Amino acid sequence: MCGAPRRGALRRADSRAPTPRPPERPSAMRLSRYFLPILKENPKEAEIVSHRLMLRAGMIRQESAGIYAWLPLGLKVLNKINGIVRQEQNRSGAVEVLMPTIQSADLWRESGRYDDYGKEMLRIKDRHERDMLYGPTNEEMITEIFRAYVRSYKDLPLNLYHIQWKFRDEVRPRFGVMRGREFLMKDAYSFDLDYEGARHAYNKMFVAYLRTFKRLGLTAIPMVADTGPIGGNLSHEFIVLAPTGESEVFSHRDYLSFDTPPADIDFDDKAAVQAVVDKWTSLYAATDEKHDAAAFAQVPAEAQVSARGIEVGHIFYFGTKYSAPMKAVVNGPDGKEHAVHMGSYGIGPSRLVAALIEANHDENGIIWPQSVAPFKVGLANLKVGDAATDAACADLYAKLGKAGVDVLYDDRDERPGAKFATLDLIGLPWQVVVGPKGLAEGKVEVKNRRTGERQSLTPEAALNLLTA
RNA sequence: CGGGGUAUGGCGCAGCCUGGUAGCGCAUCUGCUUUGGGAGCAGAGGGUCGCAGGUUCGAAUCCUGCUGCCCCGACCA
Repeated sequence: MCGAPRRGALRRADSRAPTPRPPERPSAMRLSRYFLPILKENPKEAEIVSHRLMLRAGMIRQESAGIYAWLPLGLKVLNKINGIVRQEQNRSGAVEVLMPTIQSADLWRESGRYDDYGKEMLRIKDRHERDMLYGPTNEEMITEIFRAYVRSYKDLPLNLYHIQWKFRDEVRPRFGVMRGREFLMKDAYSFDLDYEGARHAYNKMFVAYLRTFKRLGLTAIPMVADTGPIGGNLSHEFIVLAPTGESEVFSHRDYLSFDTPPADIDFDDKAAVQAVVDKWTSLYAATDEKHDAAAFAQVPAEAQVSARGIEVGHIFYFGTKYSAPMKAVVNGPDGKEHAVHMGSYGIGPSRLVAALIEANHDENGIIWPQSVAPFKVGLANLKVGDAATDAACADLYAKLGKAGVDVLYDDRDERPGAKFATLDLIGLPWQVVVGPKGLAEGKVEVKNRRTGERQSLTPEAALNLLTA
């Protein structure tokens, strides 16, 4: 499967360019001390580009069908995504919790889903022969937590979210982490006294999602989604367009250039939040399941986008589906008990890693958006052992680290070609190339991975550019 | 869950049809040379050929069963 690391990747290398690691920035790293098992050849099992590149860049290792270990580079990206998701959830007023992966079957019997959920649910027994399960989702558990404590409408609205591993025993997992069996999910659950409140809770998540995906460097379009037996129109899938996307989608082109709601939007201002939602649902956008060819035909031909897309988020309102059977009720101002109105809101960070690659790559490898890049800068020493390049790299490495820039220093004793190929593959936004030729003129080369633009700069100018 | 593939050293593959000492490229290790787009030469190590039965003097190769993984479809964040 996964190959041996490239020369020196595993080794605690002899430090030919001895630099104390900047203690204040643990994200600064020397490649000789890192664990980055790059593959030169394409693993045969990987069909789509994100899967291929994640394996080749040493981000993940398959342990079973649809089950992956996250290696250092992949984990860094995953954590950066989580960080942005978390910030935007918090900004919207949601509160983080963490629920277990293993749940008791009893909870699911209360909601009736223990029997309804098919073989996708991984069912297990503990040593006392009690029925347990590895959670495919957490509506029951969050409802149980809510009902244990909340009694009054005065404690509403409430939105609790968590970021946790889930397991769905898919018949055919595929496409790497895009459709794994085990996957990381951010799930938020909102509780409100009535539909009006739930509607605002939904809108808040809608806005938070627009901001989240934009910050991740993606353009996600909210599309009308199937609401199932609940009905209504309160369900949207957030879709990223990509040629390798799994579903066929139809959309108005203008969505691709809409403004993202600002960071300082007041989430308590119902009208303002509603206005954003109204705007982002004003034009046609639907997946093939909900596609209405007649309505799509009304869209001007030049504005019609018919493409493939990846679902990276899904929000929906489901009313009292769980609160009623599980008796999650609060006293309202009328003195009566009301089953709370709920919604749930998912984002798949592990899938997002793949989606980001699908949307950001070229023939040489990944091109990370800066917000999620595992490192901002790759520093390549083209002639390890040469006093001048070693010294120049050590100096740049220390200063970048001190300035708080995530930097990966390729200090391996490798040929230049191998270093260029590695840096292009792992897709760091900036490459700083330090070699004898440039140094003879007092210059280093700074390459932008996305544009390919190269500048020959003094080390000081390069530092200014990268720490700006 | 239906259909189709595949399994040989860390990775990618050949060998199987027609049974007879397990091979190639990359990677790894040692030495020398080399150093601005995945280096060259010389040497070295590493494989119960997915597992279990069977046929045979002899099985990676033929037969039977099982398992893992991949692909297409149906299903799904």
